[in-house]
Amino acid sequence: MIIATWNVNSVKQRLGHLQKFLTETRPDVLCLQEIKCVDEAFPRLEVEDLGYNVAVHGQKGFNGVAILSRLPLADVTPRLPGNEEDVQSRYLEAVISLPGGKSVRVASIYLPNGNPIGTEKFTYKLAWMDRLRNHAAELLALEEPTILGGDYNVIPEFKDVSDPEAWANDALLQPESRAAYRRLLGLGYTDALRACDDRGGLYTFWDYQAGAWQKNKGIRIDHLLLSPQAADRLKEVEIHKRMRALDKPSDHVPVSVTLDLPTD
DNA sequence: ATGACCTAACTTTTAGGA
Repeated sequence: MIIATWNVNSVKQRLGHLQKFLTETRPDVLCLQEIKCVDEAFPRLEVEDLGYNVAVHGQKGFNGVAILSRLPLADVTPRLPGNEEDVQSRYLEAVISLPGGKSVRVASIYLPNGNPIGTEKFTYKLAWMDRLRNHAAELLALEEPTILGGDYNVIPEFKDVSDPEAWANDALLQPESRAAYRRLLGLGYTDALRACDDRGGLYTFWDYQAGAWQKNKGIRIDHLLLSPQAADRLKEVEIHKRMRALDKPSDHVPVSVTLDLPTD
């Protein structure tokens, strides 16, 4: 079973790339972030034509997440618990039904950017991460295979950034952000990429500006966190770097995990 | 050496991103 995550930076602008990725990689599940449209504007028919069920939690103009699945989706739940007044569309959870009565739980996460630091945006980011930790702890108690995939907007370690000085005052690299991410792992989740490869220089985002892609000035901020029941099935992780070299790309590339779970 | 982008929207400028 292949489960992937991708910040597409507008699903309408990126439909061609999305179709290409779904056709070539055939993930069983794809978590999308920054779809940047309302539910009604999501290119549902085009995605369904490729054999996917679609769950969308959109928002006008920015944010917005979705989950695409070749297998049936159940218990589709938008919004992260813990703040009823938070209207930003950054979280969508669903249960994917597998043959033989098994299932996996998947969440598509678009964690707040938090810039600039020292403002309410950074406070919102840390509060959101606290809510995520509380919910992630509750999910662990279910003792199911659970995959929390998304754009975490956190650079976990210095080996995950090519130019640390350039990011020194950025919310993505602040000690508080990294500590909050580390607390997620401390609950018992596994960073899938790190479980498979301990090298530095493995990036998922390259800025559009200043030739960042050409100079390989990237950062690793798109992550797949696995519950113990999912981590036990982990086979491999792939960063789909080729998607960044296409014409008019997203600034993020897809990341996928292969789990030893039968889908037929 | 320096500067260099992209997207959506009540669009010709601003807000948001990272």
